[in-house]
Amino acid sequence: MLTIGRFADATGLTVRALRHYDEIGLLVPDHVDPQNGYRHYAEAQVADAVTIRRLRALELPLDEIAVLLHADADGFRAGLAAHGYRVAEEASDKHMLLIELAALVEGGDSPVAIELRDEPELRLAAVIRQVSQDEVGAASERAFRTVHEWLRDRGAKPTGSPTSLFRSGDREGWHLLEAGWPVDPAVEGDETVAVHTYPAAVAASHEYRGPFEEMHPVAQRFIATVLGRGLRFDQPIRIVYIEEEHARLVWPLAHEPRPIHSSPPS
Amino acid sequence: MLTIGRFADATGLTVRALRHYDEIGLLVPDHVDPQNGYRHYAEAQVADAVTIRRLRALELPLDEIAVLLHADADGFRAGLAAHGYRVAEEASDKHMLLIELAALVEGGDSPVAIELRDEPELRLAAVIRQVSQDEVGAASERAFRTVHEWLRDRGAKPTGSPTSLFRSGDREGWHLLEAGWPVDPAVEGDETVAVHTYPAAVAASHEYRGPFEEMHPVAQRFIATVLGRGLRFDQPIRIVYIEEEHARLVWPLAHEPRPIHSSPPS
DNA sequence: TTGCTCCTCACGTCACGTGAGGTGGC
DNA sequence: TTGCTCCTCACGTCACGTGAGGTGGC
Repeated sequence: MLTIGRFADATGLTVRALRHYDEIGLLVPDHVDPQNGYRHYAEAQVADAVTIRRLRALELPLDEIAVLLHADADGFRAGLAAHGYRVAEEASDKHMLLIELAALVEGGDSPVAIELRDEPELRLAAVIRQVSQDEVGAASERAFRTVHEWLRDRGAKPTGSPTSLFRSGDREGWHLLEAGWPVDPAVEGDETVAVHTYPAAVAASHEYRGPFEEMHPVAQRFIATVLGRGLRFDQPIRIVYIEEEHARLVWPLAHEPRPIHSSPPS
Repeated sequence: MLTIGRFADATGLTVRALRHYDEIGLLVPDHVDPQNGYRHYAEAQVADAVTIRRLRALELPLDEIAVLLHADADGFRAGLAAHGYRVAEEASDKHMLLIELAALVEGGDSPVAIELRDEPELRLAAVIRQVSQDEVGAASERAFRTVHEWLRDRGAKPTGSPTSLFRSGDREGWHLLEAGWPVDPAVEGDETVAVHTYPAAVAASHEYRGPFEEMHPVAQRFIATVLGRGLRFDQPIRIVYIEEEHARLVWPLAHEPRPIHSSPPS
């Protein structure tokens, strides 16, 4: 017999979620103490609880999970397949939405020229800061200096141009900025400077030439153009500062899922 | 000055939505009658209302719309770009979710063999029924007979094998079934039999050989395999009954968005 | 005795949809 | 006079998260 807290630990569900599942009858504790209302779960209930957690991670609604929990293998598969169909429609809707959005962001301007290129693995020694949009420029420069000194102090040298990574998308206009220099594998990070490795990937990229202060709208159109092409990314977007008035916008793309045979297997 | 009903008609928003926007201060009527509380909107407010509707269609949250409504062109573009980034992440998440789902549905079985082929335009004379899963077989056969007789009555002939289309995905296991025969352009539909045209497209397809009663799990794995490959569809899935114990599963795919240049434009 | 765990309400989330019940204007 | 339009509550949606306020067990 497990108390709700131990059961939560064992299953990966939260205590509040377990109470909720009890309320709606999805997963009722094996025994409830009539004196104090304490819930007690049997060890055999762990399996169901884990199934619930897995199916929730796949965004199945609780009422459907309730059905699948008592279904046979065929029913289970059918439920998942139907859900997959719905998720695929949602994904497709989002996709079309993106294309519309991109067209709006591009506005009357011509789309930014995009090139696909193989980007090698990037090992970046960088500081990470949360900054608002108008602090990006200054924060990047500070970061480049900080990391450069940090590298000099330990006798290491950058192996490439200064680079900043952006993780954007929150509502209040804040960005997670990770800015620094590429280094070779010998360099290791500490509390001040983090060293992260980003795997090689095909990347959408754009060569920007002009004053860096005027790069922001171009970066936005770059983003819109990539998204509008239906490309999917799985790493943050990068700006590589190559020289005065010359930077490269780089956005590593997600690997396509297993390719399909366009002729039937023999 | 427009009453709320007329304003709703003019803008494409619902009356309830307009009251909601008033409550939260997003779009306050130009004048409210102190006697009876009637809302009166100025014609000049139509533009803002339409902007709100458009941005809602792009799934922007209302608080962000409130900001963009008073933003300059740059701010507007920035807001859309940030939203696009979020939507892209959601789309990407859905996509990965699909791949996991597909793997689960496929289970231990090997994935169904899929071939990509060009499907010509399909003009189908069919009856449309809402059926539950276990009625699909019987309902299809009835539909094929009905449409066949209907064609004979007007001296027309099928131009191909009987075909059924499925629009699935609702929660209670109901399917919209559209079953009948391909016909040439001369045939027109009436109240009994609808004639719809589906455009030519590249389609994922699978040749099924075996008793039709045992096709259902294969169809599910076909769906899972297609979705798991990251393919996107925009037409319902088809079953073409070619002969005894031989059918073709066909799923026309969405056109990919504008292709990208993999070398830089000169 | 002190933390720690557990309990039950009850509100908030997001953008409205959907009645219920009632009133004013053509 | 009869519809039609408008009004204000108020609940429901989905799956919990997050306090508030209080109690039992080691």
